Amino acid sequence: MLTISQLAAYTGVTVRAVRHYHQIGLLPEPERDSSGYRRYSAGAVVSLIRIRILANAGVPLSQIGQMLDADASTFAAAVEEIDRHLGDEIARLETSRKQIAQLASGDRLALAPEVTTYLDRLRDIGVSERVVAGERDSWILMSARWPDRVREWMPSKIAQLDDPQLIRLYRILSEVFESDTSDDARLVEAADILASLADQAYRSGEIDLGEVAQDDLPFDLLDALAVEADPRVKRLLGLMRERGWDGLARLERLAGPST
Amino acid sequence: MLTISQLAAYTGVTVRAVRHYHQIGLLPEPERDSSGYRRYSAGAVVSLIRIRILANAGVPLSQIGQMLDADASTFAAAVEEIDRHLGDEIARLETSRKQIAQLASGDRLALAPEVTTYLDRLRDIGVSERVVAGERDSWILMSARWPDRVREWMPSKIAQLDDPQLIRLYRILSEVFESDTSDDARLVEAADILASLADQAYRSGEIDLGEVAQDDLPFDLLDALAVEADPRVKRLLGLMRERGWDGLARLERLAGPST
DNA sequence: GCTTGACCCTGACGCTGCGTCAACCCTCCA
DNA sequence: TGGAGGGTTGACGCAGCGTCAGGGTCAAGC
Repeated sequence: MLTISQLAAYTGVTVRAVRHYHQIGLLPEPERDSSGYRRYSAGAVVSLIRIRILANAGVPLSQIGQMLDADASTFAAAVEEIDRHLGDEIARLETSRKQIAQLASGDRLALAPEVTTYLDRLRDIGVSERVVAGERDSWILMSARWPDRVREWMPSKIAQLDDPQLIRLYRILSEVFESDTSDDARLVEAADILASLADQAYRSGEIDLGEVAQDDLPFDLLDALAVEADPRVKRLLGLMRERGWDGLARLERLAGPST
Repeated sequence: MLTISQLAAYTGVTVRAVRHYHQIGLLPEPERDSSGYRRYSAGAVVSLIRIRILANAGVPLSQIGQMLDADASTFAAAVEEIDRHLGDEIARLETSRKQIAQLASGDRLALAPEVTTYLDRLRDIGVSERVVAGERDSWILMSARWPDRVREWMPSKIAQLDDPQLIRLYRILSEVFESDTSDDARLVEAADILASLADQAYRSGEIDLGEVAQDDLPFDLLDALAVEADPRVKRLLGLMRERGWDGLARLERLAGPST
């Protein structure tokens, strides 16, 4: 006959846990000896080990009792269910592992490798750290919204970086936002380039965001984020509106002379 | 500017969770609008996503704040720690998966048929019910501890029952423990046989318990269980110690003249 | 016989990370 | 004008125990 602490030690649980299982009726209360101590038979060890195996697999204690009472086929079905659940959980932890690994390497927070490649390319082109950081934050938001689509978009995004106009745009923006003065002329220049690029994209029908276009929130959010990072973005938005475009992260034609 | 439900929807958490993060100071309270509603900036989205990545990795909320405030190297160390933890957790789930698979197969951790065969053979030989019951309880514990190994061990266990010495031993033990008197001479005889058998096994190098030998607890428990079932076992243990052996369920050479 | 230390007992509260009321206040639209 | 669909602050509930508090018991040593 075992005492509660022997039982606990043998099965690798705490005494408190055993008492808890008694309380919720999962493990039957054993006989007491003359002084009121619980005395366990070897069978209790077996019961407890079975309980722990299921509990370790993530089965709620409230279900374990029913499972152990169930007939073989019901039990087998439940086990299959648990196994699936364990598989999912393992997969979840593995993706989580990748995510935090990215988190560790600074800006690679939750970003697909394609995106980090893109950010690295921006640096190569000479884009300032502040602007790159802004891009990073934007892509974090994009990744949160469309985790899959983002990877599809990147190749063309990267390809666009070969366009001298775009490179020039980014360099101007880097200069502007790196300085503390408000060099309005540069902003105007940037707005002109941006509008020109938008026109080209618009004409070539390059805007095929699909369902994405339905959801304004992320893009509004991106613009707001940019404004927060640097209020001069507000001026840029104004300049774009003068040129017939709304937004920044995603440019939309304003109703105007050229409907 | 976002409302709380927009923020929540965007980051895939519940509104309640966001408010909880405010309560514990993990996410700073944003400005309120004229009607007292919380209004979030885009930066909050990024913060919240980072919080969720860490939380999903199993980091307690109470630590996440410190982590995000920490400098790069401290953060990197913490991430490494988390990664180890995740790896452990994945390994744990994988073993758990194997365990429940075993639980489903076989007779669910009760006694394997090999063991019941063994117990029946004991009865055939003339072993008393009390001793058989003791053996049964022991094997329940063994099965709980090493569900697989037990089935491997049984064939040789059953084969050993052909040994006349062992049969004689079991019969003596049956007699002794069935009677209420303490027939010490019989116990001495039993000890002699047991020591002789142990010597043989020891010399033939039959003791290959492998990793099992590392784990004393089960064997101590088996001995304790036997002593509880009948205090005369204590005397038997003493006699064995005189003969240079420790234990009963598993005999071990004591340090002595014949080291 | 007395102390000491290691157990055992039964409450009962604490902890995490929210879910889920309740009871009330805004705002917008028909 | 009223109803739907937001928002607000409490406050309690849940699992699965950990951790006291405030007792009693048992074996060992002095």
